[in-house]
Amino acid sequence: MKRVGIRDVARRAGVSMSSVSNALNRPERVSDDIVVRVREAVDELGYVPLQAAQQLRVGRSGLLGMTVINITNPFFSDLVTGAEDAAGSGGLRVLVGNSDDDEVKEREYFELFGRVQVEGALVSPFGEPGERLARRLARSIPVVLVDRVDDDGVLDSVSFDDVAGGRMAAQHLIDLGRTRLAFLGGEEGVRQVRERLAGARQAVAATPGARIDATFAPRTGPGWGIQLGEMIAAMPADERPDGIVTTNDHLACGVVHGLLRGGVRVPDEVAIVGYDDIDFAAVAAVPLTSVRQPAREMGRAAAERLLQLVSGAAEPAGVAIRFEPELSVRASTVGYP
Amino acid sequence: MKRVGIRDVARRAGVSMSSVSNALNRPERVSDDIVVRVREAVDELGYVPLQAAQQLRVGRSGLLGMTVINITNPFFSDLVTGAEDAAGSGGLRVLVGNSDDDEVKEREYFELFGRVQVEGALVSPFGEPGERLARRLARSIPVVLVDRVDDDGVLDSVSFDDVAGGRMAAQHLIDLGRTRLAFLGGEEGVRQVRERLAGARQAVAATPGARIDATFAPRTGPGWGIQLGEMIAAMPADERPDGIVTTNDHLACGVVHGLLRGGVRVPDEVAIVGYDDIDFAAVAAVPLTSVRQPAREMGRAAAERLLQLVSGAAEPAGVAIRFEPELSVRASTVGYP
DNA sequence: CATTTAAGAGCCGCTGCCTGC
DNA sequence: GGCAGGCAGCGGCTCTTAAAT
Repeated sequence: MKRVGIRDVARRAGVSMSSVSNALNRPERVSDDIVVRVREAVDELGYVPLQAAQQLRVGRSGLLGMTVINITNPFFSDLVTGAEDAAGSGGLRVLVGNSDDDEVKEREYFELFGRVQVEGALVSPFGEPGERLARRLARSIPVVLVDRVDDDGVLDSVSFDDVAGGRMAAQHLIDLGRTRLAFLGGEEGVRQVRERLAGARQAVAATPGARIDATFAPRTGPGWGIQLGEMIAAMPADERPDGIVTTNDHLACGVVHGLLRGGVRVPDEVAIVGYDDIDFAAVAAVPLTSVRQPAREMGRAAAERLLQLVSGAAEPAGVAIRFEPELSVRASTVGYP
Repeated sequence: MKRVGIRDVARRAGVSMSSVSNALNRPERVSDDIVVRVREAVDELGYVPLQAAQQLRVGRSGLLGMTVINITNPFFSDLVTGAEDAAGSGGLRVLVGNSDDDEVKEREYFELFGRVQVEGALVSPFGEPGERLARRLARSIPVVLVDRVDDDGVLDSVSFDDVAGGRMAAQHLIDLGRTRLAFLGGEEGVRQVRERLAGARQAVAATPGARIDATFAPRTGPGWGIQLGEMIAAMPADERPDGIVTTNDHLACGVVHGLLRGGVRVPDEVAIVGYDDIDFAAVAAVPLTSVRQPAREMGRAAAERLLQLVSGAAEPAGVAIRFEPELSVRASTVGYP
């Protein structure tokens, strides 16, 4: 079965190819009669213009690129959803690449972005190499960093104050009288992880007698969380932390389960704070207190900024849109009322 | 900044355009010397071939299309992940469309698939119109239905025995002595929902004295689950069901929470069975017994079959690959050991 | 003269300028 | 002057032709 092209439509409607193109893209330039006939022919033939040809001719793909660290983490899927919403209202679609904690994959996606000529990119790099790549990418197309600020103040960004978030989480535990803290994070190479830890350390440092030990899991997810939780539950009670700060709920939901399963009472013996405040946090084994990141709004804000850059309505200016943390307090730290 | 094209590479390497193309795509057709020089020029210039131009000439996009009902449900993101894995090893990428329980969106994605010339499509339609569209799409490109079998036996499919799954869930509750069952589902228009209900009804019908009432939520997600759970908890104890069958864990995780919050003991007063066995099921407020669907494997199997069709290694033959349900039994039905 | 290797031209489908009625 | 149509070209790939060994 051959593809129906603009030629076929033209023949069927009894007009020229250019008139078909005009009728479809700029109907005001062409008589109503032709518009009608072309519409009919299009419907009858089921003509759909070929994106590749349009793009080649016009030089625009109508696509934004976006990379995220781990799409199975609901935080990131919400981030993407927000970006898609905003891009959609600007008439663009989003090509999502899941870098999956792997810088090779990340680079491959950047290359793909070049191949398909995305008009701009939303990048949430996870390590140093990613940052360099992002900066290089930014030489050819507009780039907005997501969930991360650019230290050099060159790239625009939509981010979150992770140091404050980490501090807030630890401070909350300290305020509840916990002093032997543990920090459970995803890969240490991920900047967000390091910043949250740095924040937590600040709170601990300001509190005489408090301390914090960090452990990093190779990946996040409920399964990894369970392991970490059981590991902590297995510690002798006097060495065991009495408060846990985690880098995300994706992990923390599992940790709570692991603790309970190991016979540890939450929050009585160990209180725990999650991060991101994903939907599942509220329904965890013990509902999770969590540092709220408004994922959807962040995704939306980033895409909106990027749309401005792409359309030329704004110039890249190292604008850093920053969201401030809030704490959703639930039973995992304060218990049930 | 102008794009660097194949011309620029040719000039830089001191060879013709065709030699560049050959060196890149069929190195054996060209002398080693040229391959090396072209490689160098490509690296120095940072040349990346333009997908649109290749596609226009060659007629292949290297893309598979895939539609899913609700990407925020971890079951579907796992399905997608599996498909991406398999497609990747076949050298293809997956363009994912989240139809979001909306048939207009679904149609838009199908049109997009035409515009970008996807070479095949994985479709998980959710209603009658979707099925028709899928069949139409299948006239122009290979299509494999996912999570759904084709009644007419025309389209290939990778699916799951949802009637058996629903029956298994209800039977499990009945075996535990529960007779006043409730069925909580997503939209009734979704076929999977209806089949699971039909299966549950079969089990109930075979059991004198048992009954089941169905309630449908407009969407799934922990939030909706909480509402349903609280609603049930608010019922007078003698009207309240003693067993609940749900259509997915995405919803069920919330239901458990809602029940507990409403002061209902799980599973003592109300036992509940989820569906999908997503990662979060094991760490729910009360770990969820769930009908396990191997999402990743299903996605992988579907993509592998589609790759065969796309490459011409196989003909569409209404092949129905069917996965059988297994029950992951956890505390939400049998309590803690 | 046969055979390998490189250069050249045209085309894929569509748009947008420009001409002509 | 408003409106329809002809034509070139976007950037690669591939077939054909030409040259060199």
